[in-house]
Amino acid sequence: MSNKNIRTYSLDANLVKERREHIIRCVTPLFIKHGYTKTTTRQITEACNMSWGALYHYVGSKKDILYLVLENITLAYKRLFENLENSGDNISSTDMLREYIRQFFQQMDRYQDWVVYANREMATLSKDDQRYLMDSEIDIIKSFERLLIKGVKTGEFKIKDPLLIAQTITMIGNTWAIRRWFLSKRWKLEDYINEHTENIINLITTKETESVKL
Amino acid sequence: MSNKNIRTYSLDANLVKERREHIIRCVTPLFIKHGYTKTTTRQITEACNMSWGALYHYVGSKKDILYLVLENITLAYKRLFENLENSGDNISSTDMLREYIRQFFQQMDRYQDWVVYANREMATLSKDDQRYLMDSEIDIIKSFERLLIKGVKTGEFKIKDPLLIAQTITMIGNTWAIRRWFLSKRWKLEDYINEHTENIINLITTKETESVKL
Amino acid sequence: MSNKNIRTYSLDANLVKERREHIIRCVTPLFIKHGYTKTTTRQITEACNMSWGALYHYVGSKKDILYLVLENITLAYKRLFENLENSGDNISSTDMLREYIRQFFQQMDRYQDWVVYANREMATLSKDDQRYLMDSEIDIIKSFERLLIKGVKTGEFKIKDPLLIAQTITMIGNTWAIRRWFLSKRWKLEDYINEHTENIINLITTKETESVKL
Amino acid sequence: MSNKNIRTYSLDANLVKERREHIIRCVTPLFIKHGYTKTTTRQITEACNMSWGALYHYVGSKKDILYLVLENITLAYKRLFENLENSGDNISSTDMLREYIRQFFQQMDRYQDWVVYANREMATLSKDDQRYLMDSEIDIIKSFERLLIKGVKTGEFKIKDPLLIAQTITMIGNTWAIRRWFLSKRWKLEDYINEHTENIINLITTKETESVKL
DNA sequence: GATGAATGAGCATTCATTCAT
DNA sequence: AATGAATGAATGCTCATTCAT
Repeated sequence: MSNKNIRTYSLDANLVKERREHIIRCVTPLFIKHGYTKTTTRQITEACNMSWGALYHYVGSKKDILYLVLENITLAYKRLFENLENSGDNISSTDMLREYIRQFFQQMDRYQDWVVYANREMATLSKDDQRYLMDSEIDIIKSFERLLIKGVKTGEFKIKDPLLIAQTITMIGNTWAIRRWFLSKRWKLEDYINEHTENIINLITTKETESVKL
Repeated sequence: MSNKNIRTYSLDANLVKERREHIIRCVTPLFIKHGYTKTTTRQITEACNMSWGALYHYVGSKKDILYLVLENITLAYKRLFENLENSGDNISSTDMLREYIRQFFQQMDRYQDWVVYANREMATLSKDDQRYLMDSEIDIIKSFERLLIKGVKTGEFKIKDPLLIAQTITMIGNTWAIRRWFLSKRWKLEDYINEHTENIINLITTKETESVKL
Repeated sequence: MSNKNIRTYSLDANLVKERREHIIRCVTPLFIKHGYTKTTTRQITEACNMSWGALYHYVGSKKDILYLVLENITLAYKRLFENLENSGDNISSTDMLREYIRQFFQQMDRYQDWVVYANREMATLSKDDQRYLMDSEIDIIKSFERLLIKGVKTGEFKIKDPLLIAQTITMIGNTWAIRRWFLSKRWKLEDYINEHTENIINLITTKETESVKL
Repeated sequence: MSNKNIRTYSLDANLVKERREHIIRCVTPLFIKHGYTKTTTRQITEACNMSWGALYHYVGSKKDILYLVLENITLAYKRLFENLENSGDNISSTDMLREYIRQFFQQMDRYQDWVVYANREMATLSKDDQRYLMDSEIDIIKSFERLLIKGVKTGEFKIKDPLLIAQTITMIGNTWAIRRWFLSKRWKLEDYINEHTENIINLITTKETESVKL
C-alpha cells in the first residue's frame, strides 16, 4: 500500500502532495464519523471544498482516498514509536518500560478515533492492504519486546515469553481507545496507566528486585 | 434494542418468530462474509429463499435484519456465560478461574467470526444500540469480577482493583478472536490460554499461597 | 453473440422475451437516429416508458441493448434469405437470379436505416461480435454464389469466379441503402434494379444463350 | 464545412494554419484507432504535445477537430484524383480506364483506414457536413463518368448508363477498403483489380472490339 | 502566447423498498 | 400470505471547456 501508485493528472508533485494532505485532513473526520462506505463523493467534495473534477485530478478513486487516510494513520503510529525508542538510554529498563507504556497509552488516547476507525475499516481492505496496516501494530509489539528482552539481559526482568507480554501491553493500550466508552466511566487515563503499569512490572520483575523492594 | 418494535404485517406472533429466526439463520453467514452494507436485499431473499414481499412482511427494513442478527449474537454470548457460572461450586476460586478462562477463551475461538463481525459492525449502529450490544461484554466482565472478589474473600487472591483484572482477562480473550491472524502464527490456543492463565494467577495470588505452592 | 447470456432478474422467460422485444422496438429508432454512444439510458427509459430499475431488470447493461438491437437486425437479414431460397424451383437460373436480386434489393430499400446503422455501429463492437454480424452478409453472398454455380452447371452461366460476382451483387444491393441519398436523385429503385440486373445477366450469360437471344 | 469558421484567439493566420495542421497530423491516427467519441481531449493534448489552453487557442471545440480531420481526408481524396486525370492522353479509353481503376483501387488500399473511418464517422456529422464530405466521392464518380463517355464517343465503349457504371466502379473500389477483412482472405489486391477490370471491360466494350478480340 | 487547475453537468448503474396481483 | 415487477433517488466517476496566472 505504501507504494500504491495513486493516479493524478497533475505533474506538480508539490501541489499533489499539498492537495492530498488537504483531502486527508478534510475527509478523515468524515470517514471516522460515517465510515468509508457511507461517505459519498459529494460529501467529500463539500468537505474539501473542491469540485469533483479537482478531486479526481489528484486522486484516482474513492478507494484511493481511503488508502491515503489509512496510510496517514499508520504513519502517525510509526512516527510515534520512532520518538519512543529515541528516548533516554541511561535509565533502568524498568523506568524505560514505565515511560514506554505511558507514552504509548497517551498516544492511544490522543488518536482514539483513528484507532477505532482503523480497527473497523480494516475489513474493507484487501488482505495485502490489511497486512500493511497491521504491520504498524507489529512494529509496536516488537518494540516492546526488544525492551523486555533488554531488561531480561540486565537481570531486571524475568520473563518466560517476552513476545506475549509485549503483545498484551500493546493490546491493553489499544483497548483504552477501543473501549473508552466503558473504561472512562471507571478510570481516568492516568489511573488506567498506573494500575496496569504496576501490574505488569510486578509480573515481570525478578524476585530479588522484588525482595529488595519489600 | 431488545424492545425494538420491528414492523410486521403478520398478526400471527408465532409465525413471525419462526420466520425471523429463519432469516437470522440464513443471513448471519452472509453478513459475516460480506458485511452488512455490501449485502443486498436480493442476496438476502435468495439466502432465505423468500420473496421480497415475504421478507418485508416480517421485517420492516434491511437495518432491522442487522438488529436481529446482532441481537442474536449477543444472546449467544449471554447464553455462553450462563453456562459458565453454573459450573461446579465446590472447587477453589483459583481452579474456578482457570476453568472460566479456558471456557471463555475457547468460546472466543469458536465464535471468532461473530466476534470480529460484531466489533466491526457496531459502528453502523446508533449509540443506544451500541450500548445494548456492549452490555453482553459487560456481563462477562462482571462475571469475572464476581469470581475474583469471591477469591479475595476466601483469601486466595489479593487484588487491588478486581474490575480492572476482570476487564483485562475479557480483553485478552477477545484479542484471540480479533488478532488471531497474528497470534496463531506464534501460539496454539492451548498455549495462549495456559501462559496467560499462569501470568494472571501469578499476579493475583496471595504470597502465602505462592509460598505453599513453592 | 447469439449465445450471449444477457442478465435478467426475472425468471419468467416469456416476460423477459416480451420486454426485450419492447425495448428493441423502442430503442432501435433512437440508436439509428443518434447512434449508440450518444443515446443515454435516460432517453432509453423514456422511449421505452420504463424506469431504470425495470430496464435493468431485463437487461444487464446499455451494451446489452446494443447487442439485442443488432442481433435483431441480423435475424431480419437471415429470415429474409430463408424466404428467398425457398422460392420456386422449376424456373431457369437466370429467372431465379433476377428474382433473387429483386428481392434482396427491395429488402435493402426497406431496411435502409438498419443497414446504414449496422455498418456504422460495427466499429463499437468487439472483433468477435463484429464477426457474428458480418456472418449474415457472408450468408447472403454464399446464397448468391450457390445460385450462380447452379446456373453454371445447367450451362446457363459462364463465370470464371462466381464468388466475386456474388460479392459484387451483394455490395451493389448494400450500396442502395448506404448511398441512397445520392442514388435516389438519379434512379428509382425499380430502374436501379433493372439496369444492374441486365448488366449482370449480360456479363455472366453464355454466348450461345446470347446468340439465341439475338 | 469548407467555409466553416473555426474559432481561434490567434491573429496570426500562418500560425493558426501551422498549428491546425499539426493537430490534424497528430489526431488523425487517434480518431482512426478509437473513433471520435471515445477519444478524449486529454489524449488529444498528449498526442499533440500541447496544453488545453494552446489547443483551444487554435480550435473552438473538439468537434472542430473532427471537421479538420475529415476535411483533410477529403482533400487527400481530391488530390488523388487530380493526379489521375492528368495522366497520359494519347492512349485508348480502354487502357485509360484500366489505369484509372488500378490507381483508384490502389489508393483505396493505401488509405483503407481513412476510408473506413470516414464512412463510419460521417454519421456524427450534420446532413450538410455529410454532403460536403460526400462531394469528394461524387467527384470521383464524375471523373469515371467523363472517361466512360469519352470512350463511348470514340466508339470503344457501348454504355447505356455511364453514370451507373461509374458509380459501380467507385463502389467496388470502396468495398476493397470497407470489406478487406473478408475480401483479402480470398483475393490479392492485384487479382481483385484484374478480375473486376476484365468484367467491366467485357461489359462495356462494343461487340466489334469483342469480335476482334475473339 | 501558453499553461493546466478547476468546473460541474452528465453518465451508466445499483438497490432498498413498495404495491398491484 | 406471498410474489416479484417496478420505482427512482442516489452513487462513483468522466471529460469538454474555461480562465486566472
